[in-house]
Amino acid sequence: MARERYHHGDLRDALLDGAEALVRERGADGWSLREATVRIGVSPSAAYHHFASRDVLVRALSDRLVARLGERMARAAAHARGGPRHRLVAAARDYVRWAIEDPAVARLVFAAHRAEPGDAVSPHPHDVFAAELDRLADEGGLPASARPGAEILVWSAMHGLATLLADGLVRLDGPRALDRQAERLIGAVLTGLAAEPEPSSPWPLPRTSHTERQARENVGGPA
Amino acid sequence: MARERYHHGDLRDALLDGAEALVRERGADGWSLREATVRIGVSPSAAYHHFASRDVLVRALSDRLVARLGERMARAAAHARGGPRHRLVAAARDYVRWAIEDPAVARLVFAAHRAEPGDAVSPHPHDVFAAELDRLADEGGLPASARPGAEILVWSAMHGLATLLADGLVRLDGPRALDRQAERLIGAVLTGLAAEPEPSSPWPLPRTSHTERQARENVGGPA
DNA sequence: TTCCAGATCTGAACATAGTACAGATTCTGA
DNA sequence: TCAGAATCTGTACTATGTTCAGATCTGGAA
Repeated sequence: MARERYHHGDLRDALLDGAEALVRERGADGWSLREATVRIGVSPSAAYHHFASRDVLVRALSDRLVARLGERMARAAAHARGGPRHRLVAAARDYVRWAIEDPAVARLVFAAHRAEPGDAVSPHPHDVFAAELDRLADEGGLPASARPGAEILVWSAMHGLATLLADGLVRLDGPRALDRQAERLIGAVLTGLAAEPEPSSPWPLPRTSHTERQARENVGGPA
Repeated sequence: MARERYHHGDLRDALLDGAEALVRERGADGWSLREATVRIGVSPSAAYHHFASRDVLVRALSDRLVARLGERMARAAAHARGGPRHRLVAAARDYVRWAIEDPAVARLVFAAHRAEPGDAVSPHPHDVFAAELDRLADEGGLPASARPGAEILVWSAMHGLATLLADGLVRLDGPRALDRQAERLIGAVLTGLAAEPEPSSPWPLPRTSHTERQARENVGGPA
């Protein structure tokens, strides 16, 4: 890459692209800011006109990657044939597939993805799960009483499998087995949630009332 | 801590202790090898007589912490009152509790814990889940057909919740809500697994036989 | 006890990384 | 056209991981 002009023109995106490529080549931790700038043909300090620090760069890259994941999940759901449950299964399966397709990228994302204000990732995987669960509940595939907070449990389950796979702590031989386990997991969670006993009882429960419980079990989304 | 003797005596453990303390103080990434050695009152290079690199130190620390987690999970299961399902729920709940009790430590462990030979962590959380699932299956709480690979799904589910909590991507207000969600998740997975359709059919299935499927769905444990 | 091989620790040094800052270069808008 | 803002360079500073030669201690054999 030659640099004819003094100004790069779109250094911010170039840095994100370069960092992403380096992550794929050298792993989530095997690259440096300097290396990214050198490869682009720019001095190391140039990066600081676009990102306050290396961490900010990583966060921005992570956000971009998470948004892409959200997009492909939504696409997978939209292309799924069958009812709303099939849509949700497709999205969940895709979350896991994404993690093993490029473990280094997944590791970067999972490591960088702490809660911080300004997480304007759209569509966030969490939201995709939530939307599909809403649809499932609307169409009767999930009792309304089981819906609140379900997206967190679904997200957790798939996130755990994805993480363990990306970290190499669990190995599945081939995409066949991977899809199978992902489907098994999301299937079990959905079936189990649907089988939950109705929490609302006509008589006030001995210890805590339903409304009290609702208030205490406040559940928050991402970031 | 004064160092009267030239030889520390147990520098290896002191380094692990020091690093662990620093992780708790400054976060999973906010500490340095040098700082740990300085605090102990030893030169930076001394560490290299006990660990080949900083990464190896971190790995060793992580192994120690994971083993402790396994121990407390086993203890939680042992102290649980009720049937084998209650034991498993107690262990699963404990996994999640551990993660929010010290998120920095959990983050270090989850980040350092890649697959590597020499992972002689005992008892590994994976193994605790597997043992409790065996017990549950033995006592009829889980169909034998659902048992194979179940420990991975259970581990995944709880690992995901623990990770999202430690990373701050999901917030639950108070230990009450946390226990509730952890129990909900493990409960849903177990109920869902128990409800799986029997895979073994008296007539050979059209596409693939049961044994073929078993062979293809090979499932591996940790590391 | 004596003494040496090996384990352990120090001190100085190196390479690299992230980062700050002053100044050069280019772009933008009035 | 031109000034101010944005962008980029060059240099330098600091901290960190790491190496290595040599100092210091320890355990066991003679």
